[in-house]
Amino acid sequence: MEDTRTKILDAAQDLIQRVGVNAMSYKHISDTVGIRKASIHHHFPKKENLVDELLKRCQISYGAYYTDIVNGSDSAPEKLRKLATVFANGLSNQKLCLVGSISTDSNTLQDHSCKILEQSIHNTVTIFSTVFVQGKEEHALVFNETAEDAAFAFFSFLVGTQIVARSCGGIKAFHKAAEVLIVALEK
Amino acid sequence: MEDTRTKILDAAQDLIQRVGVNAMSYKHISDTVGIRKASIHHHFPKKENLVDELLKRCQISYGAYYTDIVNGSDSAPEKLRKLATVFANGLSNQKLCLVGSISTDSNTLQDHSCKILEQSIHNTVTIFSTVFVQGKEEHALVFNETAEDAAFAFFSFLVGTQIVARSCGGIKAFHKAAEVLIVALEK
DNA sequence: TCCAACCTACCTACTAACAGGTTGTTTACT
DNA sequence: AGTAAACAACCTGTTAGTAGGTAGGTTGGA
Repeated sequence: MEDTRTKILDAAQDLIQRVGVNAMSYKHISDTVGIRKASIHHHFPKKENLVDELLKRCQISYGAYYTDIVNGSDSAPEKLRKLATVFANGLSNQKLCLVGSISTDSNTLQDHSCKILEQSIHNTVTIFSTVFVQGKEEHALVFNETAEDAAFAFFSFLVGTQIVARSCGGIKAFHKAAEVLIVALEK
Repeated sequence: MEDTRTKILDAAQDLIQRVGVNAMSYKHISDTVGIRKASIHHHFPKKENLVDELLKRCQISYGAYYTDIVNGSDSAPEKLRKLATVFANGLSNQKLCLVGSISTDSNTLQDHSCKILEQSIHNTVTIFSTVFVQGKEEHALVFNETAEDAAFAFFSFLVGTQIVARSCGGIKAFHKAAEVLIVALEK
């Protein structure tokens, strides 16, 4: 059986991805996990500790996931499609990328959480950028700014499209939009 | 002197753009506008009424703003740059697009609010799409999906980049990312 | 002309629910 | 015995929303 701490993190992550940081509460987690609110405070004294830990955990888990895709043997455009699919899968469960979800509420976050968030975004962009380096080398992707800039644009696009498509158009709209961008980069 | 109702809407809009729907409260509006909380309930009985009205108001005001840009005499890529600048200006005040901000919290919204939100997105995309029609005709923009799909992708990109850039990279990162996308569409 | 009826806009004062967080205790394993 | 993990019970502040009242303006009828 999974340990309580992990169950709390899982419940919190699911809630944040669905309804955002500010609509997620210790009461909700307590209901989901089946322990008392005070017990959550035992593991995470303050909500900000929970958010911080969650961001760090995601940086590791998603970092590894993205790295797997990026280090594969596919062509650069194919890798971009695989990365987009990760976001599409979240969307099919009404869930946003954790970083994207927390980012939207960044103005209500503590400074230290913002720092971790910034780091998470930076790391993700760094991982993504190797695809653009490969794409440039193989002449499969065309862009005039740096690979990092292109990766930043691509990540931002995925975050935004997930948000907009959840409200309007759904997964079908998401995939069409992703195709527009990837094909544009290919030409 | 501006009427109270408008002042309430202005304050609510500013708050939502900065901190999101769920972190915006009648108390905050009351402090900003300088009237009692109960008086806000006189104008907007429930928070959902306020959100609905705000979405409708923005649909009109931003709709007109976007239409102005879109109906101008610029080239299609130049129009995309102008649209991006609208989002960059918001970002420089730490403010997100209202539709983007509310979209992120869409899972905590009432059904009727979601409907209006969906309509707002659809309207915006429709306005944006005329630029892509023009771009295709003039061979200044290249994309293989429909103009609506391309416009959806472009709008989603702006929403996402605003969110991500607010947490990481700021206005400079926003502009670089916009250049990546627009140049990719031009080729 | 007078006055009653009504309206808008605001107020004070309140409620019930919920938020994050604390204190002090019990349970159970090592 | 010591410690981690859970608990009940509570505190304080904030939330959306309600009840009831007041001040001032407008309307319409005798």
